[in-house]
Amino acid sequence: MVYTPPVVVQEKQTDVLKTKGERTRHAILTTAANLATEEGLDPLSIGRLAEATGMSKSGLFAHFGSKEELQIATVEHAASLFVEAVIAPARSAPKGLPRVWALCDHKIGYLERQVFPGGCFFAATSVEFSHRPGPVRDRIEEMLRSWLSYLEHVVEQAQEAGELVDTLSAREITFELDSFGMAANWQFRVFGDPAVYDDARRAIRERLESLRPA
Amino acid sequence: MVYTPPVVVQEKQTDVLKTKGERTRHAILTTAANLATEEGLDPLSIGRLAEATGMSKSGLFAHFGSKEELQIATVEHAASLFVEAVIAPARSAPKGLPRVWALCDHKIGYLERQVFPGGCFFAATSVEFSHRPGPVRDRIEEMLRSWLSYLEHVVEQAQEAGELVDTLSAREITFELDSFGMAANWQFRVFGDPAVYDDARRAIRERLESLRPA
DNA sequence: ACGAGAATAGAACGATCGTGCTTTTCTGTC
DNA sequence: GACAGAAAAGCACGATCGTTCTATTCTCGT
Repeated sequence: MVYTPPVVVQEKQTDVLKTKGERTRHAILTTAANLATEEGLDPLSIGRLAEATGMSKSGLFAHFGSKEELQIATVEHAASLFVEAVIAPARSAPKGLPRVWALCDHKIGYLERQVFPGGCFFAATSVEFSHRPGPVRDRIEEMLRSWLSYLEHVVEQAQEAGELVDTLSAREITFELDSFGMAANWQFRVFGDPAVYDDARRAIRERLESLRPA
Repeated sequence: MVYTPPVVVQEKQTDVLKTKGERTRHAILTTAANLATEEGLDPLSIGRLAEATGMSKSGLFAHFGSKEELQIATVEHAASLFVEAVIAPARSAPKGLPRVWALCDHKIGYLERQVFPGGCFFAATSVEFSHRPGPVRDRIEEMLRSWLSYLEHVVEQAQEAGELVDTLSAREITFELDSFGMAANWQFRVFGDPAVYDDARRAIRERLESLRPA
């Protein structure tokens, strides 16, 4: 997989949301992203979202023009939250193995402290939209591809630094590492036991340990 | 996790579906389970399902009495297909490590040959229903718990036979093994590359190898 | 082959969906 | 503080949802 640097759709910071319109839009998208992880992005109706934000259907609708535009905006809003919670903090870790661990650890942390109440936004919505072609699916898929290719890129750097063996491809290592986060997200969602986050962290740590050259 | 033997809701075989009603019902449920993995179990409307089966809305509806009953029946139908595809064949493998591998391998095979067109029925629907209490969610959750606890039980047997180390709990090993299948299912769904099934098989095989006592 | 009962279809219901149009209320600038 | 434009609300639309009731067609044991 070719590495392309994650495209951060930079959301305006809360304090630079000048106009009332921008502020309400921001609030709507936050509510939408939260509800989407629990109830689904598509079943989330305009009426339901209006009720949750205390607005009228048409008042809310006017901010987006169509449901699809709302969904796209929600995905991009969620993407910026993901980058802020996982990618950005890991960037400050030293290149190589520490950054690999930082990425994985922050990903688990992002799940654990429920940045979204229903777990990972993209795990939830990607399943929903995987069989529904269109711009919404494309943005979700692009974000996930970006995440995985960045993780793979960082793994590759660790291999080049001699901190991870290269008997396995970066792709294979990435698959394994991400699996544990995915599974933890899913199991917590279904069974509600936070112990899976410890399982995931331990599995990742041990796997990285076993992949270090002798 | 306490082991309880998987409750196989034994569906009647195709050839013992005597009456026309039973045959139609069976066909409806097969279509419903297939569509549910692609489009979702809840967004799958009666009208859509009627169209897909070539029946009238009311004619189809009469078989179930409510949408929830239809969903429950669909889940149970899918459960019997899962048991038939994964659990049953693994039972003929020798107890211990071979059976652990057989279970995991058949699970991947079940995904690979698309017993359901949208991948694992329970992975798909559990995400959808995890935040929606009711009998549908309960059946899905019970089936998943049954699967995981059976896998854990088999892992435990392998440990007792000295074929797997017991420095890790059966629960932790089960978490790792199942993660790879989960992740492969999800990645194939999103990216469509069947290579992930090889990734999953390799990861499982290597992990089992590394867990064998010296 | 006929008749009873199962199986399916037809038509209609209230509710909710996304969306457009019109009107009212609010914001920020001078 | 008035005024222009943005923001929000009100209302109505056609479509589709799950569901009910009634009518028709089919199945199968006699």
